[in-house]
Amino acid sequence: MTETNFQCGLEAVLAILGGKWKPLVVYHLASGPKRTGQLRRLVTNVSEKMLIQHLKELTDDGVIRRIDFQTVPPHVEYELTDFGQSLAGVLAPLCEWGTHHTSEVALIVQNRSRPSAGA
Amino acid sequence: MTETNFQCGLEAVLAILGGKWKPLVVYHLASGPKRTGQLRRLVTNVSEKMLIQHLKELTDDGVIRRIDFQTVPPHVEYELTDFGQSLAGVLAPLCEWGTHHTSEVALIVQNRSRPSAGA
DNA sequence: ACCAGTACCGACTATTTGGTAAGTGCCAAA
DNA sequence: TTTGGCACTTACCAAATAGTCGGTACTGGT
Repeated sequence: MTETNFQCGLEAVLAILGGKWKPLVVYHLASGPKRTGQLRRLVTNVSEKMLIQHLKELTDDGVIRRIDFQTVPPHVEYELTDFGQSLAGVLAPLCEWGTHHTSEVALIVQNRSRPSAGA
Repeated sequence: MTETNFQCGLEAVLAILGGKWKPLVVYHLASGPKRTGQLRRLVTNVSEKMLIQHLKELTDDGVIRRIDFQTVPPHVEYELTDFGQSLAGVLAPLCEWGTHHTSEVALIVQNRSRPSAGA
Protein backbone atom coordinates (compact mmCIF):
# COMPACT_ATOMS: atom_id res chain seq x y z
CA MET A 1 0.00 0.00 0.00
CA THR A 2 3.08 2.18 0.38
CA GLU A 3 1.35 4.28 3.02
CA THR A 4 2.06 7.75 1.81
CA ASN A 5 -0.35 9.41 4.15
CA PHE A 6 1.19 12.42 5.74
CA GLN A 7 -0.68 13.62 8.77
CA CYS A 8 0.92 16.98 8.57
CA GLY A 9 3.22 18.51 6.02
CA LEU A 10 6.06 17.89 8.37
CA GLU A 11 6.12 14.26 7.47
CA ALA A 12 6.47 15.07 3.82
CA VAL A 13 9.46 17.24 4.57
CA LEU A 14 11.03 14.54 6.67
CA ALA A 15 10.45 12.01 3.94
CA ILE A 16 12.73 14.11 1.75
CA LEU A 17 15.26 15.46 4.21
CA GLY A 18 15.41 12.46 6.48
CA GLY A 19 19.14 11.96 6.60
CA LYS A 20 21.69 13.22 9.00
CA TRP A 21 23.35 15.52 6.49
CA LYS A 22 20.71 16.22 3.90
CA PRO A 23 19.50 19.49 5.35
CA LEU A 24 23.09 20.67 5.50
CA VAL A 25 23.71 19.74 1.91
CA VAL A 26 20.63 21.61 0.78
CA TYR A 27 21.66 24.53 2.90
CA HIS A 28 25.12 24.74 1.41
CA LEU A 29 23.80 24.30 -2.07
CA ALA A 30 21.42 27.20 -1.54
CA SER A 31 24.36 29.53 -2.04
CA GLY A 32 25.15 28.10 -5.44
CA PRO A 33 26.40 24.93 -7.15
CA LYS A 34 29.27 23.13 -5.53
CA ARG A 35 31.44 20.23 -6.49
CA THR A 36 31.65 17.07 -4.46
CA GLY A 37 34.95 17.76 -2.77
CA GLN A 38 33.78 21.23 -1.84
CA LEU A 39 30.70 19.86 -0.16
CA ARG A 40 32.76 17.30 1.66
CA ARG A 41 34.82 20.09 3.14
CA LEU A 42 31.80 22.29 3.81
CA VAL A 43 29.76 19.67 5.61
CA THR A 44 32.33 18.87 8.24
CA ASN A 45 32.37 15.41 9.74
CA VAL A 46 30.47 13.84 6.90
CA SER A 47 32.13 10.77 5.51
CA GLU A 48 32.60 10.47 1.79
CA LYS A 49 30.27 7.52 1.65
CA MET A 50 27.40 9.27 3.39
CA LEU A 51 27.84 12.44 1.38
CA ILE A 52 27.67 10.60 -1.89
CA GLN A 53 24.82 8.42 -0.72
CA HIS A 54 22.79 11.43 0.35
CA LEU A 55 23.72 13.25 -2.81
CA LYS A 56 22.42 10.36 -4.82
CA GLU A 57 19.19 10.18 -2.87
CA LEU A 58 18.62 13.90 -3.13
CA THR A 59 19.26 13.63 -6.85
CA ASP A 60 16.81 10.74 -7.17
CA ASP A 61 14.26 12.73 -5.24
CA GLY A 62 14.66 15.68 -7.58
CA VAL A 63 15.94 18.04 -4.94
CA ILE A 64 19.34 18.53 -6.52
CA ARG A 65 20.77 18.05 -9.98
CA ARG A 66 24.04 16.36 -10.83
CA ILE A 67 26.17 18.00 -13.47
CA ASP A 68 28.94 15.89 -14.89
CA PHE A 69 31.54 17.84 -16.83
CA GLN A 70 32.66 14.62 -18.52
CA THR A 71 36.31 15.49 -18.09
CA VAL A 72 38.92 12.91 -17.49
CA PRO A 73 39.92 13.75 -13.97
CA PRO A 74 36.28 13.74 -12.91
CA HIS A 75 34.56 17.05 -12.33
CA VAL A 76 31.02 16.94 -11.02
CA GLU A 77 28.85 19.66 -9.56
CA TYR A 78 25.57 19.65 -7.73
CA GLU A 79 22.96 22.36 -7.71
CA LEU A 80 19.46 22.76 -6.35
CA THR A 81 16.51 22.14 -8.62
CA ASP A 82 13.52 24.47 -8.38
CA PHE A 83 11.98 21.96 -6.05
CA GLY A 84 15.12 21.99 -3.96
CA GLN A 85 15.18 25.75 -3.90
CA SER A 86 11.65 25.96 -2.59
CA LEU A 87 12.67 23.54 0.10
CA ALA A 88 15.76 25.54 0.93
CA GLY A 89 13.59 28.60 1.24
CA VAL A 90 11.44 26.98 3.85
CA LEU A 91 14.48 25.69 5.65
CA ALA A 92 15.64 29.23 6.22
CA PRO A 93 13.29 30.03 9.14
CA LEU A 94 14.40 26.84 10.84
CA CYS A 95 17.96 27.90 10.33
CA GLU A 96 17.25 31.29 11.80
CA TRP A 97 15.56 29.84 14.82
CA GLY A 98 18.54 27.60 15.34
CA THR A 99 20.90 30.50 15.01
CA HIS A 100 18.99 32.58 17.51
CA HIS A 101 18.83 29.72 19.98
CA THR A 102 22.23 28.20 19.38
CA SER A 103 23.59 28.76 22.86
CA GLU A 104 20.35 27.65 24.46
CA VAL A 105 20.35 24.46 22.44
CA ALA A 106 24.04 23.92 23.07
CA LEU A 107 23.39 24.05 26.79
CA ILE A 108 20.48 21.66 26.53
CA VAL A 109 22.47 19.19 24.52
CA GLN A 110 25.43 19.37 26.83
CA ASN A 111 23.34 18.81 29.91
CA ARG A 112 21.62 15.71 28.74
CA SER A 113 22.53 12.32 29.98
CA ARG A 114 20.92 10.50 27.08
CA PRO A 115 23.36 8.67 24.85
CA SER A 116 22.26 10.54 21.75
CA ALA A 117 24.02 12.49 19.03
CA GLY A 118 26.05 14.49 21.49
CA ALA A 119 28.57 11.73 22.08
CA MET B 1 34.52 16.76 23.71
CA THR B 2 30.75 17.09 23.30
CA GLU B 3 31.16 18.96 20.03
CA THR B 4 28.31 21.39 20.17
CA ASN B 5 29.37 23.34 17.15
CA PHE B 6 26.48 23.94 14.88
CA GLN B 7 27.50 25.01 11.41
CA CYS B 8 24.10 26.30 10.64
CA GLY B 9 21.04 26.72 12.79
CA LEU B 10 19.61 23.66 11.16
CA GLU B 11 21.81 21.45 13.23
CA ALA B 12 20.54 23.00 16.42
CA VAL B 13 16.99 22.28 15.37
CA LEU B 14 17.83 18.72 14.51
CA ALA B 15 19.55 18.28 17.84
CA ILE B 16 16.21 18.97 19.48
CA LEU B 17 13.76 17.41 17.06
CA GLY B 18 15.88 14.47 16.01
CA GLY B 19 13.46 11.65 16.57
CA LYS B 20 11.01 10.03 14.26
CA TRP B 21 7.96 11.41 16.02
CA LYS B 22 9.15 14.49 17.83
CA PRO B 23 8.11 17.02 15.20
CA LEU B 24 4.66 15.46 15.16
CA VAL B 25 4.37 15.65 18.91
CA VAL B 26 5.33 19.31 18.91
CA TYR B 27 2.93 19.91 16.08
CA HIS B 28 0.01 18.31 17.87
CA LEU B 29 0.84 20.08 21.08
CA ALA B 30 0.80 23.40 19.28
CA SER B 31 -2.99 23.27 19.36
CA GLY B 32 -3.09 22.95 23.12
CA PRO B 33 -2.16 20.56 25.94
CA LYS B 34 -2.92 16.93 25.43
CA ARG B 35 -2.79 13.88 27.61
CA THR B 36 -0.66 10.89 26.83
CA GLY B 37 -3.37 8.65 25.47
CA GLN B 38 -4.62 11.44 23.27
CA LEU B 39 -1.21 11.93 21.75
CA ARG B 40 -0.88 8.24 21.21
CA ARG B 41 -4.04 8.29 19.16
CA LEU B 42 -3.13 11.51 17.39
CA VAL B 43 0.33 10.45 16.33
CA THR B 44 -0.75 7.36 14.47
CA ASN B 45 1.62 4.44 14.27
CA VAL B 46 3.75 5.56 17.15
CA SER B 47 4.36 2.86 19.71
CA GLU B 48 3.74 3.61 23.35
CA LYS B 49 7.39 3.17 24.13
CA MET B 50 8.60 5.67 21.56
CA LEU B 51 5.94 8.21 22.42
CA ILE B 52 6.83 8.17 26.08
CA GLN B 53 10.53 8.14 25.36
CA HIS B 54 10.24 11.15 23.08
CA LEU B 55 7.94 12.85 25.51
CA LYS B 56 10.55 12.41 28.20
CA GLU B 57 13.34 13.71 26.02
CA LEU B 58 11.34 16.71 24.92
CA THR B 59 10.55 17.40 28.56
CA ASP B 60 14.21 17.11 29.49
CA ASP B 61 15.07 19.45 26.67
CA GLY B 62 12.58 22.02 27.90
CA VAL B 63 10.43 21.88 24.81
CA ILE B 64 7.37 20.55 26.58
CA ARG B 65 6.18 20.48 30.16
CA ARG B 66 4.69 17.50 31.94
CA ILE B 67 1.71 18.15 34.16
CA ASP B 68 0.83 15.40 36.57
CA PHE B 69 -2.62 15.72 38.07
CA GLN B 70 -1.62 13.37 40.87
CA THR B 71 -4.86 11.49 40.64
CA VAL B 72 -5.12 7.83 41.28
CA PRO B 73 -5.92 6.58 37.85
CA PRO B 74 -3.03 8.56 36.45
CA HIS B 75 -3.82 11.71 34.54
CA VAL B 76 -0.93 13.47 32.87
CA GLU B 77 -0.89 16.23 30.32
CA TYR B 78 1.82 17.71 28.17
CA GLU B 79 2.01 21.23 26.87
CA LEU B 80 4.55 23.29 24.99
CA THR B 81 6.86 25.57 26.92
CA ASP B 82 7.62 29.01 25.51
CA PHE B 83 10.69 27.49 23.99
CA GLY B 84 8.60 24.76 22.46
CA GLN B 85 6.12 27.26 21.13
CA SER B 86 8.80 29.25 19.38
CA LEU B 87 9.94 26.02 17.83
CA ALA B 88 6.43 25.10 16.80
CA GLY B 89 6.08 28.49 15.18
CA VAL B 90 9.10 27.89 13.03
CA LEU B 91 7.89 24.44 12.16
CA ALA B 92 4.78 25.91 10.60
CA PRO B 93 6.41 27.02 7.31
CA LEU B 94 7.87 23.55 6.93
CA CYS B 95 4.45 22.13 7.51
CA GLU B 96 2.97 24.41 4.90
CA TRP B 97 5.57 23.51 2.37
CA GLY B 98 4.86 19.87 3.03
CA THR B 99 1.17 20.43 2.65
CA HIS B 100 1.59 22.25 -0.63
CA HIS B 101 3.89 19.60 -1.99
CA THR B 102 2.23 16.55 -0.52
CA SER B 103 1.32 14.90 -3.78
CA GLU B 104 4.69 15.70 -5.29
CA VAL B 105 6.47 14.18 -2.33
CA ALA B 106 4.15 11.22 -2.28
CA LEU B 107 5.05 10.48 -5.88
CA ILE B 108 8.73 10.81 -5.17
CA VAL B 109 8.55 8.50 -2.22
CA GLN B 110 6.52 5.93 -4.07
CA ASN B 111 8.89 5.86 -7.00
CA ARG B 112 12.02 5.25 -5.05
CA SER B 113 13.66 1.91 -4.84
CA ARG B 114 15.60 2.72 -1.67
CA PRO B 115 14.60 0.67 1.34
CA SER B 116 13.79 3.73 3.40
CA ALA B 117 10.84 4.95 5.42
CA GLY B 118 8.43 4.19 2.64
CA ALA B 119 8.16 0.51 3.52
C1' DA C 1 58.05 5.74 -11.18
C1' DC C 2 55.43 7.31 -7.16
C1' DC C 3 52.22 9.78 -4.66
C1' DA C 4 48.19 12.72 -4.51
C1' DG C 5 43.76 14.14 -6.01
C1' DT C 6 39.11 13.53 -8.51
C1' DA C 7 34.36 11.11 -7.91
C1' DC C 8 32.62 7.03 -6.79
C1' DC C 9 31.64 1.89 -5.49
C1' DG C 10 31.11 -2.03 -2.42
C1' DA C 11 31.97 -5.19 1.52
C1' DC C 12 31.95 -5.35 6.22
C1' DT C 13 31.00 -3.59 10.89
C1' DA C 14 29.14 -0.61 14.56
C1' DT C 15 25.93 2.42 16.49
C1' DT C 16 21.57 4.28 16.83
C1' DT C 17 16.83 3.97 16.47
C1' DG C 18 12.46 1.95 16.56
C1' DG C 19 9.35 -1.87 17.67
C1' DT C 20 7.09 -5.97 20.38
C1' DA C 21 5.60 -7.88 24.31
C1' DA C 22 5.18 -8.33 28.78
C1' DG C 23 4.42 -6.40 33.50
C1' DT C 24 3.22 -2.65 37.42
C1' DG C 25 -0.46 -0.45 40.45
C1' DC C 26 -4.68 1.27 40.79
C1' DC C 27 -9.56 2.17 39.76
C1' DA C 28 -14.21 1.81 37.25
C1' DA C 29 -17.60 -0.57 34.64
C1' DA C 30 -19.75 -5.05 33.31
C1' DT D 1 -14.58 -11.19 39.56
C1' DT D 2 -12.93 -10.38 35.18
C1' DT D 3 -11.87 -6.91 31.97
C1' DG D 4 -10.18 -2.69 30.48
C1' DG D 5 -8.09 1.81 30.75
C1' DC D 6 -4.42 4.98 32.62
C1' DA D 7 0.71 6.17 32.43
C1' DC D 8 4.67 4.07 32.46
C1' DT D 9 8.75 0.47 32.74
C1' DT D 10 11.74 -3.18 31.30
C1' DA D 11 13.95 -6.78 28.48
C1' DC D 12 14.84 -8.27 24.20
C1' DC D 13 15.09 -7.84 18.97
C1' DA D 14 15.04 -6.00 14.22
C1' DA D 15 16.03 -2.56 11.09
C1' DA D 16 17.89 1.65 9.63
C1' DT D 17 21.72 4.51 9.65
C1' DA D 18 26.42 5.63 9.66
C1' DG D 19 31.34 4.64 9.54
C1' DT D 20 35.89 2.34 8.04
C1' DC D 21 38.67 0.58 4.64
C1' DG D 22 40.09 -0.75 0.24
C1' DG D 23 39.60 -0.41 -4.76
C1' DT D 24 38.69 1.83 -9.70
C1' DA D 25 40.41 4.75 -13.72
C1' DC D 26 42.74 8.51 -14.91
C1' DT D 27 45.88 12.69 -14.63
C1' DG D 28 49.29 15.97 -12.86
C1' DG D 29 53.28 17.13 -10.15
C1' DT D 30 57.89 15.80 -8.59
